[in-house]
Amino acid sequence: MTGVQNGEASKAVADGPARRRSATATRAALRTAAAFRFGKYGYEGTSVRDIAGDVGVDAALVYRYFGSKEALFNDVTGAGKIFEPLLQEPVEAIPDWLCAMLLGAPKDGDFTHPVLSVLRSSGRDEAVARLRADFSEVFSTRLAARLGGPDADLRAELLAAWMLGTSLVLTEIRPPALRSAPDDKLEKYLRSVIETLLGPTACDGVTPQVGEVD
Amino acid sequence: MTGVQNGEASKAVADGPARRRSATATRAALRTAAAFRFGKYGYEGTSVRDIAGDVGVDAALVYRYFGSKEALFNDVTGAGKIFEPLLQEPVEAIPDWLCAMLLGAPKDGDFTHPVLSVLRSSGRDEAVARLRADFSEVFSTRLAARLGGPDADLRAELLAAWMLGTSLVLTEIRPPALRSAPDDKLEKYLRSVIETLLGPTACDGVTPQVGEVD
DNA sequence: AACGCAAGTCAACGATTGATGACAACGATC
DNA sequence: GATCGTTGTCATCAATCGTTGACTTGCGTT
Repeated sequence: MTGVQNGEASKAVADGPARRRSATATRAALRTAAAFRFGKYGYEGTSVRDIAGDVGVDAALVYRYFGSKEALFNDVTGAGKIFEPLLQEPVEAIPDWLCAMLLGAPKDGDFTHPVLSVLRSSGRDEAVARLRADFSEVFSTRLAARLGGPDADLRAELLAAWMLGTSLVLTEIRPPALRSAPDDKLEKYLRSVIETLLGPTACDGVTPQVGEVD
Repeated sequence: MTGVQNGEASKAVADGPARRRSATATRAALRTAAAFRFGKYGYEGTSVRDIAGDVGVDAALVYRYFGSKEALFNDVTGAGKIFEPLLQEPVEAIPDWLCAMLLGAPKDGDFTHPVLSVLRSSGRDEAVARLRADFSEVFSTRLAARLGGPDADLRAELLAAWMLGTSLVLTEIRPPALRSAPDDKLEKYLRSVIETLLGPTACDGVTPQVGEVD
């Protein structure tokens, strides 16, 4: 929108040059481009013309297909609960899943954390409210129920907060030590925190001790 | 900017009705209002007229006093390193300081986490770069040096990530269990994580065990 | 080949944005 | 009380925003 950020179309369009005259393909391409733009520049920082330009299409199509800029934003940020995949795992596998997700986080600058996408686009009260609702339902209720033990809801929320912060720092800040640390060493530290928050029952055996890594 | 958010002037102007004809007072009021707006709505979500309107002054004054909207933003987000206060504490007091800071986080919606203020205003590459630099200098370098032990830089960054995530969830998401938990119970959980990341040497005595709180 | 609908373009609208420079009101100094 | 620099206002600019409706182009059907 400011004219400085260009050449992102290659990232967003994601398919070959011959996609013309296909409504579903254009819709999908618009959604992809919108997710990328909204995530990177926020709601106010993204113009409808930017999104359409990424796809190589006129801005008016956004209104034909989605109705309004806000509807497109809600469509993109609301598609599928953000935190949902965590709950597909059996309880014992949650630490493994968390580690895999955090270690697998893209370390280049082109990725934007989906939670940050919403948080970044403030003023969008509906999206923030939905984020809050998602968070509470997934962590405070469902994950807590599966965790069990005392203060399960509190522990679940604290675990979520830790995960969110770690993920955010890994993908957005990318500080030197975290970026250069080998996966196995980093994983030991991650697991020690997970175990602390989840309680010993959720971990699968040994208790890694901070300070005796490597 | 959208015209929906009004009546925030009382929060930002912060001084009595008789402040006219004082350049320094007006400058300060503009800065306060700008910090509030930028924090809550992001850079693109805030207009110069919004800020000036909060102070009850014409938008042209922003340009007289700060030169441009971007200069005002940099002035506001760059004043004082965001993470600096942490380093003023002696090493042994860091857990106490962290707990106090997290427990003292405002739980109403009018506060915006300063880190989120910057993250929310993306596209402002200079501000994001400064955030990154601040983070690395404070945590990866200076805090790590004071922590000592193996992987001090890594542990410092992980601690910072945890702190950021917890602070963010406390102030922005405000999930039910975290909001209603009594301070002393919450503190026990916080300390157990801090101890895990900082190592036993940094904690002052007993080892609180998750699961036997209350 | 002609038709008709769907996909995409185009030009334009009113509003708002960041920014500028000329102008008016205030308050101290002489 | 006239002077003068400071403080604040006003009108306005060009650009860009979201959005709309009329238009053109392509493609499958008959």
